[in-house]
Amino acid sequence: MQRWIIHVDMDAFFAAVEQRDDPALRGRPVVVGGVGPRGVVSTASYEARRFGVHSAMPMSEARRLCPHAVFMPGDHRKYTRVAGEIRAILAAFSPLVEPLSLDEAFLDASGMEWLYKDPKDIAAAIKAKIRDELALTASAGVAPNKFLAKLASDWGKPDGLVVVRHDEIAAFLRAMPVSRLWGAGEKTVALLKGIGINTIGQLADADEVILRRHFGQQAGEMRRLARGEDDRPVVPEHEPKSIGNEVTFDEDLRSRDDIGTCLLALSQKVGRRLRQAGYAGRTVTVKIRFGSFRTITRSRTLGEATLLGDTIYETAQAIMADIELAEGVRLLGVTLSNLQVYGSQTSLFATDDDKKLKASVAVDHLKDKFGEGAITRGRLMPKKEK
DNA sequence: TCTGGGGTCCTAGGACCC
DNA sequence: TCTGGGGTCCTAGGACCC
Repeated sequence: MQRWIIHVDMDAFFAAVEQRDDPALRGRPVVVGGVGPRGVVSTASYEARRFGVHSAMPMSEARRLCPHAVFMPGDHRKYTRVAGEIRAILAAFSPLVEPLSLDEAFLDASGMEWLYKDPKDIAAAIKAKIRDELALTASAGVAPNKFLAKLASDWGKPDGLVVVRHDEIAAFLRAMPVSRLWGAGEKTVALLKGIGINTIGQLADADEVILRRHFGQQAGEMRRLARGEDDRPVVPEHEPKSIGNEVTFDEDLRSRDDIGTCLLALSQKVGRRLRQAGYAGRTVTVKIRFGSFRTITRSRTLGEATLLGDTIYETAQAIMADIELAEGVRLLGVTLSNLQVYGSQTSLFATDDDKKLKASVAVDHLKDKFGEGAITRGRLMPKKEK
């Protein structure tokens, strides 16, 4: 059976939601991202992109390029809610929907000929429904596999609908820059350019031995993609492998006391997210980025899984105690991995931890009800000026 | 232009067991 | 005293994606 994959990708998602909800922003350049001194752009509206503003660019540069834009931190909760509404729309078209992020998803539309004579009609119907019900535009790509569908959705942006049929694959790929290849980032692209490979067509025709010499095992996979071959299935459900939080400070931290306070806040946040998601984890990883941007991770695996902020914090502090602080700390992160599903009926804890868990859950409920600020530790209260 | 925060996957070395 | 190979788990770093 012929496989048909649709990739749906929202246009300038965060900025588009803001413009939809505030008419004063429509037609104006809008930049959503970190508004602090070290922020970066997360989404730029198309009006802002015309000035060269794009995702991952430092906010300071965005301000320089487009000073009259509206800069805002954005509202992640709102975007998550809208993403849920988009998913509900997609789910009505196929049971096989794989979200890639808040604003894009793959959909397997194979074998739906009895409903739609052409897969292009399904993509058009999805776009229309998103426009009519949510007042947002999406771009869609339709192709025999994920890689091509993703390239296709990008090709028509914004508000595009591009179909790549079997006999069009080679022509579609040939002239594309190799940077469009899934998994080829800055380093890989530089390496490829170094051996004279600039387009996907050139990669498809490249010498096997030379490719293998530079990319080892990956060479085969790269080449298959370059030829438009990709048999990865659309997988609706993924178990998470890790849950973590990290934060970059406006100014580098220097005291171990401040670092400890921050680790406590991060640990509690991670614990709460674990409980919400129903997971416990065994490996605690602390990530530190120093002022020089040198970044290290140190991890410790516990004998049994935990979902308690206190346990995560104690472990993080023990890890921290072994780290030398020769320079200021720019970023701190705490991540739990080695996850396992935690059903509330399965008590994998000693009774003492069980009590702590009950207390944590009680606090969770209060926060659910009254907001995140309702209850917090004395240590985490904002410092009062004297 | 000084570089976010959420992740996934891969590699490579070492410990440890049989 | 010197030397095996396979398997698994853990740790650290890095590339990459949105």
